[in-house]
Amino acid sequence: MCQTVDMNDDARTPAEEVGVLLKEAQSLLHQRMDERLRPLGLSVPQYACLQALRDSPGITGSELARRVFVSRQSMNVLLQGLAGRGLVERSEQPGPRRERATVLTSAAAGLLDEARGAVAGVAGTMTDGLPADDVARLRALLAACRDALAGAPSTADGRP
Amino acid sequence: MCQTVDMNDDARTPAEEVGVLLKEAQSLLHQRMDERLRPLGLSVPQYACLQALRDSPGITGSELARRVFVSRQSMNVLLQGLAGRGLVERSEQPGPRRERATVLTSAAAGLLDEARGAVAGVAGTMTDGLPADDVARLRALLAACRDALAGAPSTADGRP
DNA sequence: CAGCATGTGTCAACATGCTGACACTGGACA
DNA sequence: TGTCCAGTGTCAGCATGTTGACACATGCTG
Repeated sequence: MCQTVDMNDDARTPAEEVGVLLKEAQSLLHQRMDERLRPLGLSVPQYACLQALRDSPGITGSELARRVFVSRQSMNVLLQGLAGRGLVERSEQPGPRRERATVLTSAAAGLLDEARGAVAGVAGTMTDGLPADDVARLRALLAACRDALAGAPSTADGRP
Repeated sequence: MCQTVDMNDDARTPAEEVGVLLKEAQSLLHQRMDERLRPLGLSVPQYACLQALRDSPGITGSELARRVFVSRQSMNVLLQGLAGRGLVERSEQPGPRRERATVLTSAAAGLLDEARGAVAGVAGTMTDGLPADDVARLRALLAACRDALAGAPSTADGRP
């Protein structure tokens, strides 16, 4: 893990450049998503939360927080907001480990479909200039970077 | 340029998957950088600010804010903190357009070199598992995504 | 059985970033 | 020349996220 990088000149290492590009691309993507989602009354974390709940209904708040990359407390207030708008429903009687299972309501399904369309459009503008095999390659490379940073081998979760 | 996205099933489009991977990788990279930078007394935005000042000395605070992807106000308080620690110096007499040129101090140079080494190490762990040409390809693909998101005004919803 | 580690939900205090607003400067344009 | 507009720095208020702490439930271990 110890790479003695040469810091004596102005040049950035290719790895650093990838890091900068990563931040720039993600920041712009987040910004574009926010522009599209806000008219629907959703923030990007809220959309990510709904999307995660759609993929895994009945999930606990803590697991949700991990997937959306926020703390349990932030996810809690986020869920309170969504519950107040009738988009999610939290089981009142806690489960085996004091867990409160959370599910989407039917009202959320329609809104989420609309939001998914908007997000897919934004993501499309990002990759439309690239041939399909380049997109696939980019996906594989990003997955490799993520796994390397997570430290977990995780066998690159094959999801074709 | 054809993204008539099919939202009727659970599948995500390849573009969406790239977006999710982008967020996951960037979030993990930010986390790892923070772990390395905090012992040096720097946050990630502070490091990015110093790095930008190293690349372009005498830059204005607003331009700095744009490069670091924060607002002018946030950059202002960030610069106040750095100035209080003697890492940057802001010209007291404003320039042509009330601008206050900001430069690094000699004390910052040493700290920044150390921080750059740490960041380069983190970035290295991200790309060490990839061959050099894959890193170059990843860089080119990310740059293409960034440019597409930065240049595209907003015509992604459907085909107008 | 008692004790303890783990996982979860929640509350309070704190930090950070952003939006809105204002003052000031310099250049463009009628 | 006078006026408007873009760019910058700054202040106040608000929204959001995080850390730290506590209570509760479950399962493992002595």
